Amino acid sequence: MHANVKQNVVPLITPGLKVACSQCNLRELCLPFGLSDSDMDRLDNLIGCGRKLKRGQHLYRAGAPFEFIYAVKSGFFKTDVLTEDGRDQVTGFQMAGEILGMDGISTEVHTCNAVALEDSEVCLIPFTELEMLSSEIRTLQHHLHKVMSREIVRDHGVMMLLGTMRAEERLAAFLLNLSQRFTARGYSPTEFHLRMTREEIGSYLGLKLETVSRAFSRFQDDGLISVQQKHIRIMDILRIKALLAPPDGRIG
Amino acid sequence: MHANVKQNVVPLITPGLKVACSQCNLRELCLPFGLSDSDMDRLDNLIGCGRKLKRGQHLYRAGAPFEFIYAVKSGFFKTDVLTEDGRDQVTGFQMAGEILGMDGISTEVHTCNAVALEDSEVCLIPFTELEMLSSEIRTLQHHLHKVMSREIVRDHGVMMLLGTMRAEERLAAFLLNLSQRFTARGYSPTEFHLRMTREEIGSYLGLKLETVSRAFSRFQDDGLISVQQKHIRIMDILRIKALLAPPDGRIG
DNA sequence: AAAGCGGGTTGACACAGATCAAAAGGGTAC
DNA sequence: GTACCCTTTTGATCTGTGTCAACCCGCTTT
Repeated sequence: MHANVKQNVVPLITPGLKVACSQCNLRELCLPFGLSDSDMDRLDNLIGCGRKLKRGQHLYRAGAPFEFIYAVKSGFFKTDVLTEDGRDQVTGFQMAGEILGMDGISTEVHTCNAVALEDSEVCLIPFTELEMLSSEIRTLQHHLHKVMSREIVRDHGVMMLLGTMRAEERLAAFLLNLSQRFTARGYSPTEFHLRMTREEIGSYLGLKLETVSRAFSRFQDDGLISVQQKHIRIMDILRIKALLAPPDGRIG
Repeated sequence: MHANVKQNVVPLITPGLKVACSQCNLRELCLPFGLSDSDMDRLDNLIGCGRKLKRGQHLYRAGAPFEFIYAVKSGFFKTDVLTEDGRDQVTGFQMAGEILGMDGISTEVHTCNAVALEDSEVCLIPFTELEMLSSEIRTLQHHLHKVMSREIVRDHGVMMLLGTMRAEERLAAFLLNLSQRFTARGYSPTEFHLRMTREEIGSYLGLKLETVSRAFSRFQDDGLISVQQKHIRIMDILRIKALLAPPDGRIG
């Protein structure tokens, strides 16, 4: 399926946290298809050491100078923005294979915080060097643009959610999104652990934690899901999807 | 101030809508600083014809194949996303010097609509060729990344607005944002015409048009602004800014 | 100039979600 | 193993915004 899968490669994992993209089982998520072996080697040289984070640890903070973007190797993150006046908005949750830190490119300073929600590991990608390499490898350059554009499109989806949906619709969309992303990573589409608190879900969805909790309870009462604290089992995904279509067949 | 201002240049405006970046009075908004004359020439060759749009005309539609990004030369646009189930969310308003269309990079297909809210003109920037050129011109490449990153950061700001602010706070933030952008373009910070309807403002801010209208009226009653239909005059910008700081000095 | 219409304003009322409060559950640290 | 604290749940009440409706204003069209 992937033309660039190497067959007999000597494992390159160094004693530290050095990782090789060519050996990474997430490369299908992070990297463009069709990189030649030599291009892959150049990329391997670019990616510095990985970094491990304990739960609760910050990967970067708002205000910190921008140097790297990060690929999540394992674990789970949230990003949030907070303003001088005390507002706090979770802007996203990131899991394996997803890219963090692109907010820092525009001003050379990070504008949000990235926090590990469980013990996690990331690849450090020095951005200036990535730019240099991507100017030589067309597919890499285009892939970077796609990743950034995908983030913009994702943000539009969140705006749609925050701007037009009611509480239960938001939670339904959230669960479906998680389910889909877990599925893409080979996990169960119907059963998973939430890594974030009700408050963090609420912040992301523009709701208070009590509202999130009540919506979970209602979903459970209606037989859509089974909830036990952070453990979720989706019982009737079709009816959850149906929640997203408004009751009246609204005119286009 | 700008080292790359050319002195004795033959105007290159061709009979059609051909425009030259080097001659454009918006280049400080669109382009990186410090492009050499020769690089500027290459960029001029890249930018194809401009395109004029009448009020109400679509620049592109969701589902249309992605080929260009667009720089607004004059006029005013909105972008909106609409879903199968009839939801409609305005994701942004764009004015001169701002870039449209980056949503299409990730899938090669546009995911939102861009509509001119007044007679407008854009530059067509063929994206594949822009990528080729940017791989040769470092500052251009980095500038593109900055523009995309800025869009991501802007989107985070909208999420914050939609997720944490109340109606009058949203409208205050909206007015301040417009004021700032008009100022940056040499227009009055305190007096401007809204190009969009109350319904479009409402969609952007996650409010119903009646709520927007009421908030305008309340601002006027309180002496913050003067509103006459689409004409806005900001009377007390400090108190408008103060609206964004929540009443209680919340703990960080 | 008149007519028609989309856009805007305002009022009355309804309701979803916020707020306040209390108690229980589970995980973590010691 | 035990104690504590954070997280979650659930209830009661409040309120900001949505909804529905009527009317007005100012364009645009003819």
